[in-house]
Amino acid sequence: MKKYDHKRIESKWQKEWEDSGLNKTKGASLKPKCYVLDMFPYPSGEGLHVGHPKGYIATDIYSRYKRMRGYNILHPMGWDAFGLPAENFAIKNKVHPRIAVEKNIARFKDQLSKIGFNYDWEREINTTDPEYYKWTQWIFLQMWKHGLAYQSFEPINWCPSCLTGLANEDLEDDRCDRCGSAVEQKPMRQWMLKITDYAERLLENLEDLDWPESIKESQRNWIGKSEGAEIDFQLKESEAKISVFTTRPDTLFGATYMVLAPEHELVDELKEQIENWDEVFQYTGIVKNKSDIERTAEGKNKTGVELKGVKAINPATKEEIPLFIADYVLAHYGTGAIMAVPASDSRDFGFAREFDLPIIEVIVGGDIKKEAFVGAGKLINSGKFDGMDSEEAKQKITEFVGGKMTTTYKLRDWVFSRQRYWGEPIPIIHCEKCGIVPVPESDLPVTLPEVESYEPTGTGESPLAAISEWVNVKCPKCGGPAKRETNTMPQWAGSSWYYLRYIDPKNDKALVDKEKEKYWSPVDMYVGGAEHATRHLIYARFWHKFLYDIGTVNYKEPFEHLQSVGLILAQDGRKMSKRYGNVVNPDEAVERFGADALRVYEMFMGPFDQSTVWSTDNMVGSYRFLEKVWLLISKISARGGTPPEDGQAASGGKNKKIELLTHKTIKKVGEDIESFDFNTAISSMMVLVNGMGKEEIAEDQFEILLKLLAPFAPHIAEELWHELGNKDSIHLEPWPKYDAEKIKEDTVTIAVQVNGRTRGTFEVAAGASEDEVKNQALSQENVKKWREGKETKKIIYIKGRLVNIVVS
RNA sequence: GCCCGGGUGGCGGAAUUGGUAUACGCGCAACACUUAAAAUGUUGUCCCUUACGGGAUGUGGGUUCGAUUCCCACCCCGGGCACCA
Repeated sequence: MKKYDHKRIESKWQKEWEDSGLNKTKGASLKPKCYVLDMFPYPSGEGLHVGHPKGYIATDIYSRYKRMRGYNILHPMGWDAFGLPAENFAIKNKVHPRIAVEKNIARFKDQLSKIGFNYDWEREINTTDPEYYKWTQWIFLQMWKHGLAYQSFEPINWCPSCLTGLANEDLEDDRCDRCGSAVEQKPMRQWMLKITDYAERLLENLEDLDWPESIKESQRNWIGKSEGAEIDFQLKESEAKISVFTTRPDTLFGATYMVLAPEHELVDELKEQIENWDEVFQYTGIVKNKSDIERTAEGKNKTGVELKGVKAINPATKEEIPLFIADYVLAHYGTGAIMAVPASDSRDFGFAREFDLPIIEVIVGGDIKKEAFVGAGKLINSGKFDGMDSEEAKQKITEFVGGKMTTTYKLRDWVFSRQRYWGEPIPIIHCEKCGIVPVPESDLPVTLPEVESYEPTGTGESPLAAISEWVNVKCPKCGGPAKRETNTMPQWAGSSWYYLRYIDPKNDKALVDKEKEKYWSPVDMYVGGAEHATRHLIYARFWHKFLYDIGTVNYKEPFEHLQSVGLILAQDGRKMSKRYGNVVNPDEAVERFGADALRVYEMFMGPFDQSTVWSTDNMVGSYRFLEKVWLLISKISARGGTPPEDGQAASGGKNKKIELLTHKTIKKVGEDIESFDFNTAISSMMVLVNGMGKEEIAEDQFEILLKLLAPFAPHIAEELWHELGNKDSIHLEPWPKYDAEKIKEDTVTIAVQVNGRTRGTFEVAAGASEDEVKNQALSQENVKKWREGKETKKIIYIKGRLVNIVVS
């Protein structure tokens, strides 16, 4: 037998599969379909590190397994290639981002191909391809038509020295991470998408998704639904009213002051009445220059300023209460104003302590001298509502003061524009006469022009704004002079619908053919990092629901089942990053131990969704395992060949121990792949291989092992399969079935405990009666010793497991 | 601060969801093969104890015949959100 030469067999089969078109997706058929998807990567300049393939290996195993189970498989791959890193690289090296991206993709593809993935590369997509982003732009236009895209002035992080906008990631303690200047909040004209219109549906439909509970929970928190009441507070000696949102209208009688967000429009309107305007103006100025991070990082010390000369009336008690502005109230949540109930809200409590404001207990249950009591309970100091339960009082008190019950969400509309070059141009034209005019669909895609420089313009505008021949166009409506929109879309855009394009990647008439979409959607298994829990996974759901509403797709949700991949950490326990110089490249590992060993190792490291620490040296265990399989083929015994067909015992001539073990392993591996417990699947195959190494094995038993191994280590399985004389690919074989009869053990080991401590074990026939087992247990030498001189109180019997004798 | 994970040998981890804790792998040790080393194979490997036995699943308590698993309180590590009214 030849040596296990991973290099030879891996390159041989990779080529063979490519030539035979093994991994080409078949069209719609009567077979059940299974769409298995990875979150597509950003092709960074550093190439792949060993963490990347972890998820891809899992989907590869899963899809190969499903194919053997008779499913029609769609398993594609592509590139999320717009975004800042490519643009920054372009600025630095004066290379067009397109060139850099092409190079990076070639590198990624080469690395991926060496790991033996079964992607159908005919369906490859690239978000920066005009034929692709034509449809990203098309979706934007549909949103515009349906009133979901609008313009607004939103603040961006602005570095006054670099004259450029910064992403949150580019900030360090509110300073520009390049030059260190303090970052300002500068309002810029932005395109927004009304995701808030979908808040309720995004929340509701989470219930039906088979996703990890933790990710669903993050989405719930991100959407942040809260039910409460909107109540108006009249200002004293004024027509003006302040509307507040509260989840606790039951505590209204305890509202002893009010707070407006410093940006609240009423502050300016009340200027004439406010006696300490200078102080107020100064405070507002300070807050304005604080970013959200700074504003919210102040912890327990509350700041604020009273609006002297202005009083509000508590609508329940009719008492006059003071009015403040404070940065702990945010303009963009609720109504931008709150009623403060220090006895029942800890932030209000902290503020009231700081400013020496009255604290009136309205819910019984806590000790308001020490801290706010935020729980529910019976009302007190609340007039005719005293003694009522807080739940009931919410409704009643709201009615009493003429308020209304409402719902609010934390979810905010999506800022959908970037002042950057390397993104999809927003297909809008600004006409002097007609205003905003969408680019006609027949003119899509609006492609990115070639530019000289990718440097930010210094005005905050996109580099596109400097290219007058691109910017200046005729208005499609009136033919007059007009200008193109120069903002581009954020990186999230292309990834919000890419899974649909794989279904029909070359269609130039539609985003996706509706019949094909009906067959392949939704994605049956989606695998990716948990860091996308709230952004990508919410944006994609939002777009999908919109496409459903306009009739482009057939189903309400894009991803039926989601699995999180845990990170692979570097040997030093930190994230792999160029910065720490701890990145491990898969090429070295593949070179040393082979793709199959890499695949097995990454799946064997630990639970799939947990992060684990990489160790190239530990890979040797997986390599040894494969080598043992390789050597097993020479052990196949001739007489174990084919089982006799004349009705004799099915395992005639075969080793019964191995037969039992084989069938147990079929069951275990199948179940574990379904639940993504790859580590225990591999461990059970190791047990089988170790067992086979010690006993005589039959050819069909060995074939079963190869089939179980095929999804995990496709090359070695294919090679040995052909070595046995088979002509077709092992990957098209049906998945082995286990025989429930064969899994039954003849004897079981029973543990005997005395008072819950194990004192011995014994073998007993699997069908033994309870009395038989108990008697045997009592007759054990060690048991006799422990029972001596004691009274037996009871005997607990757990079938097939243990007998516990309770004595005292 | 809140929410979600997690804490088991020297290390990565397993444990049929309340039933023999430490499967599988790495490492380590001894032996075999070898002039030697590597590779491979065999055996051993949670801790204390010569043994009998005892003690260990982050800590402390509880429920139970029996707890890694359930309940209560606390500590530590990782991730997410951040004064959300």
